[in-house]
Amino acid sequence: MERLTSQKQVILDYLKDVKTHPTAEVVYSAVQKKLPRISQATVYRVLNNIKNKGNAQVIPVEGVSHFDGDISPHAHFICNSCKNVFDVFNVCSKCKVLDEKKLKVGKIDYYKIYFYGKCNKCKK
Amino acid sequence: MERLTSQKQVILDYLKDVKTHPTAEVVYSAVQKKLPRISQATVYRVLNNIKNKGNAQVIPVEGVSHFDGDISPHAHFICNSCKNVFDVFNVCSKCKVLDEKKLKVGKIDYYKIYFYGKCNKCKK
DNA sequence: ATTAATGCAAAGTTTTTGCATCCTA
DNA sequence: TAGGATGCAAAAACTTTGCATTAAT
Repeated sequence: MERLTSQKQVILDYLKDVKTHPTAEVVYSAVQKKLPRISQATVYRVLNNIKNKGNAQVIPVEGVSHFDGDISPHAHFICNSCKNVFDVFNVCSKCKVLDEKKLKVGKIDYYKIYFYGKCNKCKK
Repeated sequence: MERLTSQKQVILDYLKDVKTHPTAEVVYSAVQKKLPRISQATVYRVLNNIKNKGNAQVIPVEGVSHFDGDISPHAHFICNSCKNVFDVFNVCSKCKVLDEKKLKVGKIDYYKIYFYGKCNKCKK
């Protein structure tokens, strides 16, 4: 049976609180403040564990995985300048096309929408 | 000024013809039949070159880049079993929400829609 | 006391890069 | 014939894995 460790607890707490969409590297740095002896391997393992249980989603940005502890239906905006990821709510619900569960090629379980552009900070 | 080489020509031809969404590795294997001395580095460089000029798009699937020489507006279906990528047309045009050019977080240049599930072949 | 989970280091994957050479324009 | 592109190998970047040890139940 799966065990609850301090590492899991701290990473999960961090993921649920943070408003950004940190990479494993960023999670590692952040969590290290509370658990100085944690290893990167554990961060990767725990992150994968959380994701596989469906408690987090991954946003791939140029080959790097960004994690989002919010699994409610929402889209993401990725800034092509700073590469930061932002949440975009109220898009999925407005688009009925996305409710189609079947396509010619197969059965849809879920979908993801990514917007790309320049964020407000980078526009200045 | 950019030069047109046989490597670029062959890779571009392959990308435009192929109906799948090959990885760099797959492109390399395919193109090798016509250019036995081509290197993986060249394949990566040419693929990035094509992408950067806007003549191809990348579909990231579990950390691996899949390339699509078709840049017309369409979505993709990714099979969680075989990891193959399929084209999905007639989705983007039906959803006006996606036509919004501005969000609170920034200005949208383009967007991508990915459907995930099981393809027909894997369902059997 | 079991055995799941961790830390560490090594290895795996995918992609990029430095540099001598080649070949397009 | 100048310099952009290639091939090769090495390196970089990210992630996973083997194994001895630690610690949750």
